[in-house]
Amino acid sequence: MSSNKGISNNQQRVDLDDIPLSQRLTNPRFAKRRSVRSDDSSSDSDSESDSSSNEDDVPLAKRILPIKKTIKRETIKQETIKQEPSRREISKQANVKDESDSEDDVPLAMKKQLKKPKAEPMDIDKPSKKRPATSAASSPVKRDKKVKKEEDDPDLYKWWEEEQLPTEMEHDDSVKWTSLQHNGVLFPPDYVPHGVKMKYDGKPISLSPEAEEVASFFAALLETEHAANPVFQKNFFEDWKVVLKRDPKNPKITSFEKCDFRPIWEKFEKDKEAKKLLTKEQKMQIKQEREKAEEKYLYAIVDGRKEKVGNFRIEPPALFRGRGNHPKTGKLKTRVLPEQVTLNLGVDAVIPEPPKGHKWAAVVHDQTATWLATWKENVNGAIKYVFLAATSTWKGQSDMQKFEKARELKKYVKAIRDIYTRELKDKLSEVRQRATAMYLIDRLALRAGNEKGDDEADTVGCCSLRYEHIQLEPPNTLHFDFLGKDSIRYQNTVQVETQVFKNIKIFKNQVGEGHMIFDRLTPSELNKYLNSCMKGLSAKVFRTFNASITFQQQVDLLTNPNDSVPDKLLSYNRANREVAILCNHQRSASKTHDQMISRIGDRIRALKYQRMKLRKQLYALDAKMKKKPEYAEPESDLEEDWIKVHEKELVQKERERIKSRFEKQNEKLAAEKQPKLTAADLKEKLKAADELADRLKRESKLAKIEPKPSVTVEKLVAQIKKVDERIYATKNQATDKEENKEVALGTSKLNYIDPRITVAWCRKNDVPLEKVFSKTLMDKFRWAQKIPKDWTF
DNA sequence: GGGGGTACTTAGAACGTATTTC
DNA sequence: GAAATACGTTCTAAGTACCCCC
Repeated sequence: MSSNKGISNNQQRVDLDDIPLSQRLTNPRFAKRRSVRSDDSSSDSDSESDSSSNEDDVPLAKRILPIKKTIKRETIKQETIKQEPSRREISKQANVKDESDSEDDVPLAMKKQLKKPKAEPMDIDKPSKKRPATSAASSPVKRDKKVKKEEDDPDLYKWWEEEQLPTEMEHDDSVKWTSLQHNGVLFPPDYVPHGVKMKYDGKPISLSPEAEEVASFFAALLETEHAANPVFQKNFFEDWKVVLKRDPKNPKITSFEKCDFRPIWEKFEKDKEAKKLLTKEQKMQIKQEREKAEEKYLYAIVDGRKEKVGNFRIEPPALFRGRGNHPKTGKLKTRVLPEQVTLNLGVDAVIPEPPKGHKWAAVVHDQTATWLATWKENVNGAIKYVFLAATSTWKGQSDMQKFEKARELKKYVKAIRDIYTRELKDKLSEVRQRATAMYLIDRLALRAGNEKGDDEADTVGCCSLRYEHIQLEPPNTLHFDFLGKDSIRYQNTVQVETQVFKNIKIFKNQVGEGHMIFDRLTPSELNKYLNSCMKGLSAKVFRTFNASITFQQQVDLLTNPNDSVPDKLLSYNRANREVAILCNHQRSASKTHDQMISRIGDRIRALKYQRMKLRKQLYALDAKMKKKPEYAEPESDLEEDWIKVHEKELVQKERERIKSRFEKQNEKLAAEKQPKLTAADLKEKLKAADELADRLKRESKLAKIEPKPSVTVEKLVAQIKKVDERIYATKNQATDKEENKEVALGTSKLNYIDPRITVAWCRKNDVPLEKVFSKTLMDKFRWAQKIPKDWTF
């Protein structure tokens, strides 16, 4: 069996050493097991799993669900849905029709069920205040008063204040809406040729607008890593050549190497500069024009409620920027025409006008879907959707359900862990693989790991981990090294249960290099099993659950109720960081990071220098102050050499300030047509800097500094306090930055940490929510903001 | 059971704007 | 006041999960 170089040494040691002595003694068949390649079911595990075998006959659900049977969703589901065609049937039927017969493309069954609201043209300024019609949101409410109170958005539907909150709606065929009206999608503007000629073989060439557009896509990326990527270059060039063939001038371009896109790149740089130089008014005007064009697409009316639309813009043509080693990176993503776009609208909704001379691909009325528009992208054949924004009722409810599902797991997780721990030793290899994978998903928050095609980047998750992605180090250490989602490297060394270590070793030996470790497990099977443990449970729920529970524990542990707000924020960010590390949310460290940290260090020292000077003044006014501990302490890291350099810099800066003020004065005088100041004047002014240098030199030798007459002890104490605070804040900032160097906190905050933990924490600790949630997050998590301060995940 | 399709969430990169620093 | 940097938002790629069909 082939084995990885790095592993081979370990491997030999593993063979004997990694097995606990007790097992080696009681397990005469251990050696035999390794020689069994495809079926190790007769291994030692049967003797080891004795304890579990008694329970094997008991259905799993019964074994682990003493607490609560999963949701009574069935009873909540609308009765009417039962007779309905499935989502797929609905869309299928609807899709074959073209927009011209919008009435007829609704399946008969659906038409009957729909209470037809009267057709009204889409007017986002007058959303009706009709109550929602779906069961999920149709409980009686007394919200009128509250709505009036709401100052920011009177149309905001506070679904979370309903008596009956929605339960599950994900991946079911339930009707999501009764009426749906929107204004379609916004297409990118037509291409306007710039006429700048790129060069081929050193000579300027003319291109058709279409060819120029594609060349410009590449030119725009000239200074990025994409343009340097050979795969990107190749894919771009191939697709561009196809476009060039259609060019009536038929330019002979056969070699990528001979192409010089720089003239176009330079043109874009110039445009950027010019854009920066626009006046405030010009910029404002552009903004207003853009907003006007977008206006009508911003909102949809769902069951009479105004809801914000998310990505109503059709993606403009571009070069596909695949992440990592994507085989299709650089390919041309072509312009999307209305003829490719299908709209989802209510039966009685007014169909938005397609752009002049065009038709929509279709108009459907799929009430089981939440998308407003869809089209297929040409590079990967991926389906793109227009959905409502994150602040919408649908997204908010779905978000809350996600966290509620994760909280539900809290009740089951002990039992699930007990079972998979037991099943690590199951006699069936499939079961052991499943248990081992569950262990990794639970403990390391790995993703499920669906299989991927050859036309995608080679990235993996738990179920698709291959031989080479885990190295074993006896007795129980695993070294993970693989590319996960977005080709982000997952590198982690963990000590695991001995049985997990043993299992991985066996699975690896069975498959060999290049093959999947869990060769008898797919995410689909795993999820099916998880669903039998707890309704709605899937691999990804573990990630949410572990992220949120980690955050809750960490933030509780790290927060000191007596701390200042900045300290509490530091604790908050630390807890956030723990989660980001768990989920492997990375960002590339900025190139200037080290520089930045050393600059913060300088800033701290400069503040300490300032504090030292203030203290010396304090001593001059009140000698007793020197005895007070808070003023007596010398600045610990202000070294003589540093002070000398710093003072030199201070003098230099003073000099520059004087010079620049002098120049400005002269400019002003020139403008007023008055005689300018002379070099002698400048020399005179610069004397102030020399005086400063002298003073600093003198003071450096003194233990006390005589302050200005107006200065009092109180004033100095207040100043010192201020400097102290600034030093403290700057130090915190430095710590935070250093610890945050390669960790991205945003993703976990946005997707994994239950916002209610944050809200409760802020309440409990008197920290304004705005300090931890940006405006977008505030809006997205409105639903979470009414919970009490003692709420826990 | 495996491949393809659909609908939705999650993710880092890129971009735009605000704030800080010089 | 300009340049540098930080921060927030937008964009769209890349996942998960489930369904259907053969």
